[in-house]
Amino acid sequence: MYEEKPVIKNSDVFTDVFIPDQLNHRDGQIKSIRDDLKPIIKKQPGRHVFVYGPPGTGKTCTSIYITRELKREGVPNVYVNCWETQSRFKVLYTILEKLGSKLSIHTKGTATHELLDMLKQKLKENQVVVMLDEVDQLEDEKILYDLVTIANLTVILIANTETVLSDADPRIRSRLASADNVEFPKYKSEDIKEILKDRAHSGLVAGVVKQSQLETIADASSGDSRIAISVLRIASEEADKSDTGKISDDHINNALPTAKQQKKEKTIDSLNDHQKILYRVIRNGEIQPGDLYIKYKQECDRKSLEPIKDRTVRKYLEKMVQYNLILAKGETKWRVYTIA
DNA sequence: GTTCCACAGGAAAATATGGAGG
DNA sequence: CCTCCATATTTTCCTGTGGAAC
Repeated sequence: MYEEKPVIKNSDVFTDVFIPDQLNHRDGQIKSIRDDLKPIIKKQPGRHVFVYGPPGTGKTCTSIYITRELKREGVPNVYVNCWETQSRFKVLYTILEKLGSKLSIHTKGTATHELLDMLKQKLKENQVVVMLDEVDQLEDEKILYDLVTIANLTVILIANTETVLSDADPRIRSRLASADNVEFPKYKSEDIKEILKDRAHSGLVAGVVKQSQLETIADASSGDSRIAISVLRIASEEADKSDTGKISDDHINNALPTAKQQKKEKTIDSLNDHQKILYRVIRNGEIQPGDLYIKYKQECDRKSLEPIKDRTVRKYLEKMVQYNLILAKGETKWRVYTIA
């Protein structure tokens, strides 16, 4: 597309995976984690790190930032997102794969143990840092025990709440008792503004966005840098199309709901047909469990879909609550489900 | 007070799914 | 193609809960 007055200089800086060269506003956390991992460079054991805080507070970004530093010192690292990699087997497999092991996995015998042994063998000489993002999504916490007992392996566990490990197996907790707990609180509005400023500086043409506009975005993002950046991205893309050479207040005001909506749609996309039906029924207004199941079955009839059993419906609803798509308030039959 | 209802959510059995090897 | 592995998902069976009905 030909643009006479482009606004975007470099769209990479607005993507989720972008890690800036310089991380501001997280000095304390960076220092802590750096100190925890520093011994590894000298071939000494590192200290495990437990990182927690709400979404969009730079947990993942900071962790990757620091492990990249270590990489330059010759310490390899592996990033695992437990949202996609939930089982013990998969986590081990991913780690080995990313460490460059050739895996011709014969899924015979106790493959999981074999993987564990392979990993131990591999790390006899060399150190590695393993990041487990969204650990609360792990379905089998045993993997934590596995990893924490491997010599030369240091973990960075990333989660939304401080309490995810509190009801873990005591053996795991005691192993992690010495871990460094690093909190990532919500950003202040001014912090977000600074972050946006940096991104605008490297991603946008100079002078296309006003300071006051960045402030507007920062205020509306309620401390979530991911939302803030995606608002700036969407507004910039609109401005690019408009060919006026700058971002207007309207672009920003329109981008806000779009950013939040996009975040939601992304999650809804990952739902299966039954979950989508449930979501749509709940979207029609708050509803109680019994009515919900009846309406759900009617919808299935209409689509000649075989309805799933009520226990599975409850599992699906539980999942959707976790994803923050719906809310469940109250207990037992007085529970009502509403859209989040 | 006892029983019943309508649901939540745990445990485990049952079933589906997928990859490797034949 | 099928079978033998594994994991993943769904269903069955169950216990617990708290208000309502008796």
